[in-house]
Amino acid sequence: MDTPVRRPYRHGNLPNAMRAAARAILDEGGPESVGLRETARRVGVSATAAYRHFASKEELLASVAAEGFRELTAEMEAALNGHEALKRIGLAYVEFALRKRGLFRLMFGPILVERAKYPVLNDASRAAIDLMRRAIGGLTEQQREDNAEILGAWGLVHGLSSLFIDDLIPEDRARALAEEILVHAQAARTENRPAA
Amino acid sequence: MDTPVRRPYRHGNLPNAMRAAARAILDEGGPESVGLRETARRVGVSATAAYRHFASKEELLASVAAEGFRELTAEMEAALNGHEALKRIGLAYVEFALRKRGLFRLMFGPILVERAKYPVLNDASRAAIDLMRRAIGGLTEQQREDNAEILGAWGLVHGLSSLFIDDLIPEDRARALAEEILVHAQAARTENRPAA
DNA sequence: TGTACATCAGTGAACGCGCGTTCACTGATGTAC
DNA sequence: TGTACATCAGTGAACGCGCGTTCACTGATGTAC
Repeated sequence: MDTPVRRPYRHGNLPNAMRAAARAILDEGGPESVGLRETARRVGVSATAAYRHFASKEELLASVAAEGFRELTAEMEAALNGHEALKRIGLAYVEFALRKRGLFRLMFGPILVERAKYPVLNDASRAAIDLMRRAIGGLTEQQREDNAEILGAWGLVHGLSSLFIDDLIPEDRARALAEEILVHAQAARTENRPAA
Repeated sequence: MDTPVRRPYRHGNLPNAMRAAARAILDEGGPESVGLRETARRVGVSATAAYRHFASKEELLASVAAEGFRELTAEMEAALNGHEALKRIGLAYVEFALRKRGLFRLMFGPILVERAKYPVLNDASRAAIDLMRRAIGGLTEQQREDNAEILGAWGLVHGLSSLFIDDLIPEDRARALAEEILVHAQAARTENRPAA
């Protein structure tokens, strides 16, 4: 093997390694159990090394959350084209929450109090929300700023996601249930449209 | 004044005082900032005194959460009778979250991992969920176990509540927005009913 | 091609902190006689 | 009505813990000459 036995002095990509380790902890114990020391420990680096790349623990968490929003955007984008876009985007959202529950909790929960404080995070979350807005606006072909429509759809998928990952609705049939509910909602919505 | 200057040796109702103090902290700093020591400090009692009444910090939190579910049930019950029950129960739910956000986060969040471990909590949360079930089932007058219907409605109000209190939807117009969305949803729902 | 040196990603020790919980205790209360 | 005593809700000191962050440092890297 040509890789050295001991880790080289310089890590190479500590920021990414820290984020990855933080995400692992996130999925094991939730947002509150992510510690800067513990994260560094997992990477195999001293706790102080992190301060070369992040000003504080909070900044590390913000950059992880931003990463999450970028991934959520990408996954929803993949569901954007084709028919039944609303249903498919909604399912992507729920799917994201189920697969990356710790990350989801960090992104939407009360851990990062001052979201606006971190531009990276701010931009990433805005992009995700704008995507939903465009998707739903495009679906109905009218009133792109129809807030009740957009927020209603967002509320629904967000609520389902939360109830699933916090074990208030048993998770075993989560995907099937979510699909059924979204079909229901979409049917009600489109039938209501022309009448109103 | 006939009340003694110094607090009497026995507090009188320490469990309730602890719960009240915990709830105050809950609304100031969120579920994770509730500490047994800090709670006791606020009540004006030594930290160890709490152990006469609660086996652990977690048991204190569980009893607070149970209290929350009982209150939520009561508030939804008050909205149960009369017309537009679904809309009014949904609004009661959102209203509860907005007024008691820390408590709401504790009740539905990932802090109390083993919900089933505490019978008081288990019973109280089950009662709240059953109420929603009955309310929604009663509204449609069919299929009382119509899961898509019930979970969809629950998901919607829960999601809206979460997005409001975690500041992802600006809170200033929260109540008006929630009402608009619920009216929308209910209209779509009832119009869809007879057709399908 | 070789050497001096600035850069900067790492290190370990130390800081002060608040936490949950255990311990041996103290002292007010209320009941039995 | 008075006294002995069991009960049990309080107390303060102490435990070990992990945390975020600061400090002075070390040593590998890569560039200028």
